[in-house]
Amino acid sequence: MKYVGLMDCNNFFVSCERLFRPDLQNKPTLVLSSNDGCVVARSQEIKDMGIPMGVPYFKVKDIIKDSKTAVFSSNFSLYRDLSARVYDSLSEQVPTVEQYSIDESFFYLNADSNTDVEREALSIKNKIERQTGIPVSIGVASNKTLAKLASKFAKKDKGVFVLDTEKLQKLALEVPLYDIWGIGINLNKSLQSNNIANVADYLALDVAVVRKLYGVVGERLWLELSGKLINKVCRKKTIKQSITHSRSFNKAIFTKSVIEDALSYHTRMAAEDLRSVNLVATGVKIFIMPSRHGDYVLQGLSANIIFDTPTDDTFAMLDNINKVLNGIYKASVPYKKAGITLFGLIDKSSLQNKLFNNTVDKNILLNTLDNLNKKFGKDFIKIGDRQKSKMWQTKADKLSPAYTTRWSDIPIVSA
DNA sequence: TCTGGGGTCCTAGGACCC
DNA sequence: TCTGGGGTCCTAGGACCC
Repeated sequence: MKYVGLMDCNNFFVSCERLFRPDLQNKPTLVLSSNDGCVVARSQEIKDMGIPMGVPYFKVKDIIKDSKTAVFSSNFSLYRDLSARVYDSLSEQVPTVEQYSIDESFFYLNADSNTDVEREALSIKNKIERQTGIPVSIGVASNKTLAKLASKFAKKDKGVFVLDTEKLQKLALEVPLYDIWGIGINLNKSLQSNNIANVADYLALDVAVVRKLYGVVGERLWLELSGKLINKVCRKKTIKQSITHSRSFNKAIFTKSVIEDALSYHTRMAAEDLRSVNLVATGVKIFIMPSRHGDYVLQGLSANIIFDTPTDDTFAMLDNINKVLNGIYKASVPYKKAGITLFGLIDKSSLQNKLFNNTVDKNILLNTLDNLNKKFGKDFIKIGDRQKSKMWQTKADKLSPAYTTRWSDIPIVSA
């Protein structure tokens, strides 16, 4: 019998910060999104205070003022590094692992009729925690949808939960559909209006009706909720479909040259990512947008460029971008965010090298730049972005040290 | 005053063709 | 004056996720 497990790090960003700040154990701790905008990770103490996920920081500043809450800006190099450690630990223990997000992985757990699945999962959990110091929960069921659900119960329980058919039958009447992976605000509204409130209601529908009302997505969901394995766990690292780099500005920007500068910066960063995984892009989308909350919501625009040949060349990308920006930029709009998405990604080695072109020289140049930036910091050599003004740079006032990825920040232990 | 960033997948509808 | 229908492909935008 094949079981699907979901391993989920508890309050992941908070756990990462606490790993190097043991004094924060059991103290209210939270992590902010970039630009210190929203609360994106909360310790149990913060959750108990009723502070919801994703709330803007300025709205809760007053609430946490008296509680001596530790507040951090997002420290992604730290989180990525610890995420890799957790992944490695899990991979050592089970045959097939699919990393789903920075803090979650699906895996197969092989078992025969004699296996104590719960004990097996508990042993995996304990080993990960011992090896990495990051607390995790594990949900186990017959497919991903149910494993996700199981992991929710795992968190409320002892950190491990096996959702079998019997338990599911009991729970189906209690679990609201909004708690199911893949059901968001809109789908939920639509279900509500048809008086379908919980998993049991949904499963009581005929699958053909589900297909008609909620499309293939709804149908797949129905099949998985009824126990079938539709969405397989797959280890192979599929090639990314797109790479995005974008940031909000710390205040509204009207000036075109500043936006150009930001777009150049994002292009450089995204192209560097692209080269680091040996891919080339077919095209790039650039987008500029005002605040999501003001009067200009609909003034955001984007434009696509298709390259002559798929490329990973920062220079070739930059050549096009400013031309396209002219077509979408409006002087009257208070822009709050800009970014680019590289799309149509393909393996660089599968790209036929044209004879008599100069890509070899370019490759050497770009690789050298990448290596220098890797060694001396990401802004050591800039292409395109002048960064004369810091107008569009983001805020990260409460950043913790790069404990695991920068020599000067490595903690020193003294006895 | 202050509201993240990076993804995937699906679908409706336009463009185009015969 | 009168101007089809059906198929495919593509893309922008929606929905959802962490």
